Amino acid sequence: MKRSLEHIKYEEGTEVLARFAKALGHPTRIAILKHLENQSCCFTGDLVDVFPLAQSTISQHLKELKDAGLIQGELKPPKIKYCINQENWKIAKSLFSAFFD
Amino acid sequence: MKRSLEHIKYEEGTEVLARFAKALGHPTRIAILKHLENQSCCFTGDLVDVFPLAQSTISQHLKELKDAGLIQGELKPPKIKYCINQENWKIAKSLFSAFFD
DNA sequence: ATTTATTATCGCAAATATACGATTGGTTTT
DNA sequence: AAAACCAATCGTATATTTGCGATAATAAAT
Repeated sequence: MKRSLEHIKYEEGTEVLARFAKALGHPTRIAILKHLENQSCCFTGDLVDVFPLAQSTISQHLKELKDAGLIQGELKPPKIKYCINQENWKIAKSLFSAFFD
Repeated sequence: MKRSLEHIKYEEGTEVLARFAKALGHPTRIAILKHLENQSCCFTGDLVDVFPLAQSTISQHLKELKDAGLIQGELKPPKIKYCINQENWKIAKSLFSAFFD
């Protein structure tokens, strides 16, 4: 990509906000989060039934949401229960609402 | 990419929100928008001075923000004055705040 | 009409994202 | 121990994004 070698120094919060936004930048991930908001929690398998996507694809979207900190997984063998990460959700909420004035 | 051929049908607003989020999913674009919120408006050249990025790169980021509807450009020959698109900004604001409960 | 100033677009290269099937890794049940 | 279940990861293919320099486009000033 021929990146600028120097890392750009952004204002406080800019990169964090961009990271959250990026994770929200795909309709499937928005839909997953909406689903989690309704159900409070769910298993990967539930989502595979809801969306016409392969299990591996769903899993990948969940990983991105987890990496961004928006959800967390709890082991409920043999399943994994995913919930919204309330702490980071609050941070994201306040960053977005501050951003939009 | 081997996409699903069928287009997934999402809930109302999901794709619009994802589109806004995607446009916000890069720190430079967040920074540009923050700059526009402060200055109310600015020219491409101003941003080229602020960020250590090539003029073409800045222009491309502006294009994405414009395509997403978050900004608009007004011809002030030979410059172009960019401002936040207030209508869509309000829509984005309300979509995000509804999304975050 | 030429030059200057400003911004957009083109063409390229490299990184990332999206999707899938197949495989692997854990855990529970048999 | 073997089989079954569920989810993550691997490998692969393709699409998109990000970035740059070079070039084109547009309008103003000379």
